[in-house]
Amino acid sequence: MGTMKDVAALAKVGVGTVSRVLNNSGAVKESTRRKVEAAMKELNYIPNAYARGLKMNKTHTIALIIPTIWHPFFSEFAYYVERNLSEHKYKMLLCNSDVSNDKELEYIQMVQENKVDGIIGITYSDLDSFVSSHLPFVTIDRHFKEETVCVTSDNFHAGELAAEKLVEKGCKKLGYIGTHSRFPTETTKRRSGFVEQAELMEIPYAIYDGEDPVVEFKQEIRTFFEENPDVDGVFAHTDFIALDILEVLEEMNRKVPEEVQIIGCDGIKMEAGRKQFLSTIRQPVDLMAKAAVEKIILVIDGESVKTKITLPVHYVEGPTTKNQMSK
Amino acid sequence: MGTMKDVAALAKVGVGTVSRVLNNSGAVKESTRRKVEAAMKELNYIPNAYARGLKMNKTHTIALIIPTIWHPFFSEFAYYVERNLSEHKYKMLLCNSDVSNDKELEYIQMVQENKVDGIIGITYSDLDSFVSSHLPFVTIDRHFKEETVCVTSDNFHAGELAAEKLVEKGCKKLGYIGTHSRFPTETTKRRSGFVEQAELMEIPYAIYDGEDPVVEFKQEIRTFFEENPDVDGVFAHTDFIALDILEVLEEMNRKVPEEVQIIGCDGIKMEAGRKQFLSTIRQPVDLMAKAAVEKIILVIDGESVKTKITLPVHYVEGPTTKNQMSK
DNA sequence: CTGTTAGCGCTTTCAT
DNA sequence: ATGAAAGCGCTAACAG
Repeated sequence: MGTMKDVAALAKVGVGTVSRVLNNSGAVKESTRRKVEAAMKELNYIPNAYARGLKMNKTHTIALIIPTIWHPFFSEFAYYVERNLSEHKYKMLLCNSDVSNDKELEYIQMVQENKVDGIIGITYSDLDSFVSSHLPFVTIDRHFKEETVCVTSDNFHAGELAAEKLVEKGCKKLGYIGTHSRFPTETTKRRSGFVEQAELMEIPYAIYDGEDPVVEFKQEIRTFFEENPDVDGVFAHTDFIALDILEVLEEMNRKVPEEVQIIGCDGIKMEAGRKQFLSTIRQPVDLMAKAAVEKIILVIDGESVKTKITLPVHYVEGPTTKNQMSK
Repeated sequence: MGTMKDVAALAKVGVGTVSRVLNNSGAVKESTRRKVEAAMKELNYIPNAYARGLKMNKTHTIALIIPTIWHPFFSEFAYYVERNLSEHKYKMLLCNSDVSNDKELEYIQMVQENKVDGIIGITYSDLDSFVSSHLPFVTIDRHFKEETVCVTSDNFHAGELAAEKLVEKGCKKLGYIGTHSRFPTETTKRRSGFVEQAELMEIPYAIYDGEDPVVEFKQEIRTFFEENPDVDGVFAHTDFIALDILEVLEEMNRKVPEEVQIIGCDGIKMEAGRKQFLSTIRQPVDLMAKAAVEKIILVIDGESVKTKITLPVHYVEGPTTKNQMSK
């Protein structure tokens, strides 16, 4: 595994020429090109990305910062991000922040040392100051003061859709159960969309919305149902919360979907082919990943980008709502 | 964000000195160290990992090659690998091979260009030739001809344990349902352990073991149960297969665990805190990740390493077996 | 069309 | 204890 100099020597040309054939830049006579290619093959030449990165100040690597890859939503997202990056010949450095501010900052630092070309981040801490640096940055579901580009799904409509479906399926009193971060997030609109739609339809509703981190969350859910025994349709802020609700309801001996119907939000699946195990409002994870990758590359290439991209959500029928509530 | 030269200029020292304080190498007078550190702070200096990597021929990055991150087993594994690497100041490049030979090779190539220090791989294709290269390589569950180090769990015992538990819980006829790769894998021992234990206990058993990729797998499972209607305890080669079995059995209107008990294998969980949704034999994913990271770093540092590490598995009780079959 | 050369930012002798 | 200088492998500007 030699260097460019070895190839040049073997092909009896200068290193500049080798570089030219390697990058298809400048004009090279067909015969020399062939000589060089032969030499490369013979030496099993592999260009050194670090040397190139140093020279070009460009690494063709982006960092993905997420709370934890051990979560089906993030792992699906990471899957599609990697796949899209790979199509653009980019590599992906994976960073788990564990929802710790310190770790997020540490990673941003690390990532600058490593000279990634940009960052795609689902972060929940207060990074505003750091994002101000000129590193290309694309966030998911999260606004910063700066004009960073943000990819999100139509969270408001997710809420509307959930309320609408629940009522369509015969619910008489709705509930919203969720938690939110201290920091401004797109996902808080799930609640407002839900509330707005409920009011539009003049359906009564109850709300539980705790601030993360909530301790004894299951107990909170139980209290919610004890205080609102007539709620027969609930929209959970995430699918995992829906799962928690399911567990509580089972403990309380209340049947789903017969007595209470539940719609989650996110649309997590455990692996590519497997079906949903909840009725849910699904975010278009693949499209979000694609958008995030395309945008980050545009930003890296210095093009200006619309600062907010909102993708559509869809209702997916699963086993936690009543099937076909037809006439 | 200046360079080392800027720091040197500001501190009125040579770049060599800056390098020395940065790396704590060589002796530096306390007063100069302070001057340099002040200059670094003032310029907000961040060392360039690419320049260092080029010089040192060491990048502090490893690549993780897995079939797909969108799978709870791999995402848990990746989570722990990243975490352990991070503790050792290493970064992780994530590569999804999509179980495609071409993509695996492409990644190995890409990863060589990028000069990672080593690879941790869960691969299923025929990479033997490439692994022969001198890149430090640690495999999971997979043998190569070469003396690459392999981290695995006690798959044979997993099979034994499953048979034992099933019988302990009252099963009279056992079944094994699984698939296997064309290539030699540690996981085939799950079947042999199961069979050996069944014979030891003199319990009858039936086997379905298809070669990947199996088309119409659900249909195969259904056929298995039609041909073996008396099987009342089955060991699934993976948790996902157990899930498929569950679906088929539901379609066939056979109750789990009342009529048929199922034990899966792997111990997947959707996220860190969440409980198992199957009775299963769990692999110690965290320990496997830790071992893989420790071993790859040893190999990178040129130390010799035991070529095979086998970690213990455990039975975890879930809802697909009968609870407490006590006297 | 192609060879030569000057760095990219860093580490590491080698003097001093 | 520290400055000067060489060079890691590559690209791009400059001659020819």
